[in-house]
Amino acid sequence: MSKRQKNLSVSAEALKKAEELCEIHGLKLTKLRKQVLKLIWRKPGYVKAYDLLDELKKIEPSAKPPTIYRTLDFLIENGLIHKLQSLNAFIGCHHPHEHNECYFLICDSCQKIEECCSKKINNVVASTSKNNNFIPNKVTFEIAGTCQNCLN
Amino acid sequence: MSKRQKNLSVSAEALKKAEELCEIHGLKLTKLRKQVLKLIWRKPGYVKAYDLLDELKKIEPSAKPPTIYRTLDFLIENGLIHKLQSLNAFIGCHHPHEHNECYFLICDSCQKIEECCSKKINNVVASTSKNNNFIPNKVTFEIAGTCQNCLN
DNA sequence: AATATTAATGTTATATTATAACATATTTGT
DNA sequence: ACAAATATGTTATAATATAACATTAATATT
Repeated sequence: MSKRQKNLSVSAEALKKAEELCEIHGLKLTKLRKQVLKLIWRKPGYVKAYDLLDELKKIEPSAKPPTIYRTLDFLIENGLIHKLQSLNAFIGCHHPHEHNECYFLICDSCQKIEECCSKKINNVVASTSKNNNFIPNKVTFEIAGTCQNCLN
Repeated sequence: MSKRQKNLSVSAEALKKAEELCEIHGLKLTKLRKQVLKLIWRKPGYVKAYDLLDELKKIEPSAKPPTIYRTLDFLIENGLIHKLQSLNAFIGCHHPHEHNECYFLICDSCQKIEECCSKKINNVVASTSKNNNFIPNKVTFEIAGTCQNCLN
């Protein structure tokens, strides 16, 4: 399977999963939201809001910043995408609704993102919070560096 | 000791420490940089770049965005302050040059920040990176939530 | 089916965060 | 004293994000 084909199937899979989840949870995955989610999945790495807006404008010429940001908000709130805080960028979630928080490895060289969620990290978040009498709500955990592929 | 007095002494301590470190490492803690660092330490919580700029303008009326951002860059590069990626905000470092990375607890309610650096977290960063054949460079680890004080 | 209510989208304007590019001044090294 | 490097000044603009209000569409209620 070519890289492009793989990408397409990942995207199709993600869209299908999103539809299912929205169905189950009574969320409205409107045409606009589906279009944006599709655009997010179309790129292998992360996307920036205004790049997304430019893409969206090609199919919805009337789209404006609030169009994108509102849609991103919906997708984030419902766990379908994540925001990378250290990059002000967005990326589709590979395992929506399967974990509360998502952690990332960000390659500075090729811009690829790996999810690196693990029980181990969850535990450290929990113990760190506990030790500090802190009730965690939202965790940002992003490791920027160089991926295996870019080392060669 | 009153809260304000404590704050003042923390700030004075931090400034002194910064001067020492810059001396040792041959860094130039210029008047401007010292002023900005002082302003950062003056507030108990985090500060935003443009708020800082407004403060700075009171003593250096010619200050402009690049003035602040360049100074922040210097202070970050040399470990004297940190940027909170999830807030686009800045905070003085309590233990400059004593750890490579710094991790934070951010209270959504009172805006206070606690450093929560620990070996445990360092280890998880290392093991997560290793497991993914990833060479870590810069870690962002911020837990937002509610602090002990705000629970009552 | 008509109406009220809520949710989603459209639209204008502007706020917030950050940097590029070039000019000048200051410090440091020779 | 001069050259080179570093720091600061200045203008302009890029990039990111939201407030506020108008309109449309979906859903619930009568």
